Amino acid sequence: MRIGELAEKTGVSVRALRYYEEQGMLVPERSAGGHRHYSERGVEVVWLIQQFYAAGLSSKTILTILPCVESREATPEALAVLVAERDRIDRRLAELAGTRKQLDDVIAIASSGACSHDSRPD
Amino acid sequence: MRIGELAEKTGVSVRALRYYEEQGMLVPERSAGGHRHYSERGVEVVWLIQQFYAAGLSSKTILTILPCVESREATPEALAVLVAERDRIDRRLAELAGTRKQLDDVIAIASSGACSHDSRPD
DNA sequence: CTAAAATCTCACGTGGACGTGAGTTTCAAC
DNA sequence: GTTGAAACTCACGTCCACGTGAGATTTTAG
Repeated sequence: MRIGELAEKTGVSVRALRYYEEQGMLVPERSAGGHRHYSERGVEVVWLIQQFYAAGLSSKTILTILPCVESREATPEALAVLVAERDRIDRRLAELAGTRKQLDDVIAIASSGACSHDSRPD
Repeated sequence: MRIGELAEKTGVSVRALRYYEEQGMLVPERSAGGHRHYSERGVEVVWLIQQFYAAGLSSKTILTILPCVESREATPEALAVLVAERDRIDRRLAELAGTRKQLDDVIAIASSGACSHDSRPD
C-alpha cells in the first residue's frame, strides 16, 4: 500500500511516516518512480512505534528495539536496552502514581474548601 | 535564599528557576538591586513543579493548579482542571501499563529465543 | 493521452523547557 | 573600598517529532 493509505489506516500523518523512515524505524520499498510501498506489516509496526512513543521512548531507542520485536530475538545489547526501558517505565509508573495521589489530595482538600464550609472527612 | 542556593537545594538549574518565574509559576521577591529572593516554601513549590512536569502537565496547566495547592482551595474552573488532569494521568497510567506488558512480552520471547536458538556465549 | 490526484524532495517553521554565552551590576567578605 | 563570586538581563541556540508550503514528478482514472 502507498503512504496515504497507511496514514489513513494508522491515523498518523504522511509526514510522520516519512519521518519514521528518516529515523530508520520503518523503511518501505520503492516503486520505479520513487513512491513508497508498505506491506500490511507496516500497520502493526506503526502501532508499535506509537506505543513506544507514548511510553516516552525516543526514536533512537525505538530503532534499537524494533528489530527485536520483528525478529523475535535480541542481541545481548538490545536485550539490555529492552530491560532498561522496562525498568524506566516501572519507575515512571511509580512516579506517576505518586503525582496522581498528590493531585488527588489537592482535589479532596480544595473541593471541600471551595464547595462549602462542609469539612466532612472521607 | 538566593537563586543559586535554591537551585542547589532542588537540583534544578538557575536558568530553570528564572524560566519558572517567566511562566509565573514561582515569582520571588526582589532585593533593592534586583536579585531574586525565595522563601523556604520555594523549595516545596519547585518540587511540585517538577512532579507535575514529570506527570506531563504543561507550564500553563501547572500555573493554573499551583495556586490551589498553595491556598488549599480552588475555583470551580481550577477544580475542573485538576480533575481533568487526574483523569489524564489515569489514562496515561493505563497506557503505560499496557506498553510495559508489550515490552515484557518482547523481552520474554526475545530472551528465550536468543538463548535457546543462538546459545553462543561471547 | 490528458488532467487531476497523489506523492516526491528539499528545507524552513513550531513549541516547550530550558542551555549558553555576552556584557553588566550587585552583594558579601576582607 | 576593593574585589571576586554570584546574580542580572537580553537574546540566540538546541532537541524532537513532526507541520507546512513550494515546486517537481509519478500514478491513476476517464
